[in-house]
Amino acid sequence: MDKRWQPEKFEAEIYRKWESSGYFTPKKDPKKKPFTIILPLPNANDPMHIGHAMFTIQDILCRRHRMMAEPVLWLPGGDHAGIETQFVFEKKLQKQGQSRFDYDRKTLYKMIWDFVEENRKINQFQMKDLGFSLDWSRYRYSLEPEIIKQVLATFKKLHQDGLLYRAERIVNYCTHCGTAFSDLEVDHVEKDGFLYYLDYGPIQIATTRPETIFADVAVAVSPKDKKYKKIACQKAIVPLINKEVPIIADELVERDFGTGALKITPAHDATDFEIGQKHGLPIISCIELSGKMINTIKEIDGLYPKQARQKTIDLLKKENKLIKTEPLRHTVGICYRCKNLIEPLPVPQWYVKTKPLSEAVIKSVKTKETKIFPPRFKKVFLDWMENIRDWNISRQIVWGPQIPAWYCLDCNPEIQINFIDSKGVLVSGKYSEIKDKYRFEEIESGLQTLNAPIEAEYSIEKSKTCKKCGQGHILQETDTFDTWFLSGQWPLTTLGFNVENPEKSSPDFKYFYPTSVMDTLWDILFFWVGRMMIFGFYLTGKTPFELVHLHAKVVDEKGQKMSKSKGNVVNPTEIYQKYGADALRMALIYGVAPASNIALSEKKIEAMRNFCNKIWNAARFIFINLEIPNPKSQISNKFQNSKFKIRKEDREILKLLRKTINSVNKNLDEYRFGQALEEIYQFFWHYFCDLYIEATKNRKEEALPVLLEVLITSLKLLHPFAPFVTESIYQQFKKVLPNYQLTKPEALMIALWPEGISTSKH
RNA sequence: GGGCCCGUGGCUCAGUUGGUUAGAGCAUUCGGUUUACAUCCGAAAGGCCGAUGGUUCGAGUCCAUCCGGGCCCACCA
Repeated sequence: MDKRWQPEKFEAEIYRKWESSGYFTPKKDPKKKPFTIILPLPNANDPMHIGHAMFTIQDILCRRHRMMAEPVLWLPGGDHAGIETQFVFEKKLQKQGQSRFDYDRKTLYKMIWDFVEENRKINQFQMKDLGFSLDWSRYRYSLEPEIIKQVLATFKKLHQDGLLYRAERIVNYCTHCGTAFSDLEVDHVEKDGFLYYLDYGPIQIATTRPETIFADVAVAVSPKDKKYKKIACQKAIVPLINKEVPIIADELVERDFGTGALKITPAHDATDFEIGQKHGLPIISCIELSGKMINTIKEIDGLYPKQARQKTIDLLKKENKLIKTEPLRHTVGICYRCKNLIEPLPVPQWYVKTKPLSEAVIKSVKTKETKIFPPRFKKVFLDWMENIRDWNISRQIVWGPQIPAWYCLDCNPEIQINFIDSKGVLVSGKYSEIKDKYRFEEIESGLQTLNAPIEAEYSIEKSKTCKKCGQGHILQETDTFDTWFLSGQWPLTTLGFNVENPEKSSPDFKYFYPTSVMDTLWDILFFWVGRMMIFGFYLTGKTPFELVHLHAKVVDEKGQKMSKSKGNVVNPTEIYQKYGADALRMALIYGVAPASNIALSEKKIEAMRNFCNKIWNAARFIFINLEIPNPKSQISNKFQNSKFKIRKEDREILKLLRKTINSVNKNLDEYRFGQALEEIYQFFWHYFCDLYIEATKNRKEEALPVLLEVLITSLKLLHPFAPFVTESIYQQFKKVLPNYQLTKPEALMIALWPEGISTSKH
C-alpha cells in the first residue's frame, strides 16, 4: 500500500468495478420491501454545481440500505428544464446578435435540442466521479416520448375530470422573457418609488403607476369611508383623457392608504382586476405583451412603461393634475430569471384546479402517510397547500412539450398568429386578416406563436379536419407546459406508471412505488414536492414518497450565499479533483445539523482529506503487520488458530466499537448524518488510532484479529460516507485474505451493514 | 401584515427527549516524532452558551419579553 491515500489512483477503477458488477441495479425480491429514491432530476444542460454534490445524502441512504440487504433503487434522470434552458440558450443567441424571434418554433426547438444534447452527459460523468450509486440502466430524460405520452395523458385526464380550464386573468408576465410565470416564480423586492396624488375631478387618488391611468375604468373607495359618502353618485374624471368613470365602493380598498381612493385598472393590476370582476367593469389594456404602451395618447403610445411614467407625470404637471408626490418604499415583483419587472397583464392561460387535488395531500401530511423532515417544514407546507391557488401551467416558450389542444382557424378567425413567411419575414395578424394572403401550410411551418381569445373553441383530440366545419386548418396551442407539470409526475413516469390504465403500469412501478425518500433543497418544496404529491395522489391515490427530506443550501465559510457576482462559488469538480470525492462528500456532511446551512471551506475539505488519509494509514499499518511471506499462504493460519489473550484494551475497544455502531445507527435512522459521521470520526481517529493501535504496537501479532475486526467494521460504517477510500482498502485486504470471514463479500459495497442494538422507536 | 429559523471559545458550526468538569474542525502556544500517516502524537490557552425574567432539585436545552441577524409567505395601490 502507498504511504498516503491517492484518490486519483483508485476512484475511477473502483466505480467501474461497482457499475460493471451490477451493484447499482437492484434485484427485485417480492419478499423484501425495496428502498427507493428518485434523484431530483438536474437540468440536463447544467454542469454540476455544489448543490448537486448534496446528493451525497441520498447516496448515504442508498448505500446503507443496500448493505442492509434491501433491494435499493436510486434512479437518475435529466430535466429539459423549460424556461431555464431556453433562457440560457437565448443568451447565447443574443451574443450572436440574434433572438428567438428570428426563428420559427420548429427550428428553434431543434436548435435547443441539439444544444442540450451536447451537454447532457456532462453531469452524469460528474455524478459518477462523486461515487453516486445510481442505477444508470434506468436513467430517464424528461423529453423521452414515453414520458411525454404519460404527461399528455394526465392533461387529458384532468380535462375529463373537469380540473382544467382556460381563463383570462392577470398573470405575472415578463416582457423580457416573453412568457407568463406562476406566482411562485415571481420574486419580490423592496424598491424606493413614489406615490403620486392625482386630481380626478371630484376625488383625488394616489397611485404608484400613473402611466396606467389610460386604462382606468373606475375609482374605488372603502365602503366604511364616511368622507366619500357624499360624492358616491358622482363620476370621477381621468386626467389627460378626460374620461368619466364611476366611483364605486369595495372593501379591498384600504381607507388609510394615500387618499383612501384607488384608481381601478383591471388590465394591469391583480387587485384591480378582482374588483373589476366583482363590479362588472370592462378591461382596457394600455400595455401590450411586448411591454409597450398602446391605446393611450399619441405622446405615450409606443413607449415603455418607465419612460411613459415620466412623460405622463410631465403632462399631468402641465395640466395641474399632479397634486403632490411623496416617496414610497414598496415591494414590486421581478422575474426570478431575468430580474426585470413583472408586468401584470391579462392573458388567456391554461389553469389546473388545485383545490380539489390538494385535499388528499393535506390529509396525507396530517396523518403522516407522508412525513416531512425536519418537521418544522410541515407547517409551511400545509399553509401553502391549504391556501393553494389555481395553477397556471401555460408558458409562452418553445422549449418543452406543447399543450395538447387544437384550434380550428376557420371556426376561430380571431386567433392572433405570428409566423415567419417563406421569405423569412415575420408576419403578425389575426387569421381572418392573413388567411387570404398566405397558404395554411406556410403559416403552419413558419409558426412562432398563436394567441387564442378566451372564447375560442378547442379540441383536446388531434384530428386532421375540424369536426364542426370540416376544414383542415388546425393548429396546436403554442403554449408549452410549465416544467413542473412534467417534473411533478417524475416519480410516476420514471417508474413506468400508465395513466390511462394503471393496471398496465410496469412491474417496476408496482414494485418500487411509493418510493421511500425524496431528498431535495427546501426552496423547491412548493414548486416540486407539492406538485409531485398532488399528481401522486391524483393518479395513484398514494403518496409518491414516504418521507420528504429537506436539506439546506451550501454557503461559503463566512455563511454567505454562493454567487457568481461575489466570486465565492465553489466548483465541486475542482474540489474532488484536488482532494478526492470522499473528502468533498464528508465535508458536506460532517458536523452539519439537519436543514441548516452548510458552510463549506477549503479548510474543512482539507480536514476530511486528512481523515481519508488517516483511514488509509491505519489500514496500511495493519496491512504491513500481516507480514505475509507468501501472499498465497493463508494468513489465517497465523492468527486464527493461535490462542491469544484478550486484554483489557481489546475488550474496551470492542465495547467502544459496539457503542459507536449503536449511535451511528441511531443517528442515521433519525437523519442526523452530520452527527453520525462525527461519531465514527471520533471513534476511528481518537480511540482506535490514537489509543488502541498505539497500545498494540508491542503485541501486533496477538492483537491482529481485533485490529482487523475493528478496521473492517469501521470501513463498513464509513463506506456510505466515503465509499472510495473504504472500498479501495477493502480490496487490498481481500487480495491477501481471500478466505477470511471478514473479507468474504466481493466488495465492501455489498458487505453486511453492522447492525447495532436499535434504541430508536419505530 | 403573517410565519419560520438563528445568535455557543478568534472563525465555521455540533450539542437528539432538560442531568455529571459544554464538544469538534480550522486558527493560536509549547513539547515530541529513525519507519501507519505530504504528516502525526502529546499538552496548553481560549466560552457568565445574545439580554432580562420565569418554571425546575437541576436549563445552552422548556416558557415569556427584549435586542441583533437571516429566510419564507402575502392583492397595501
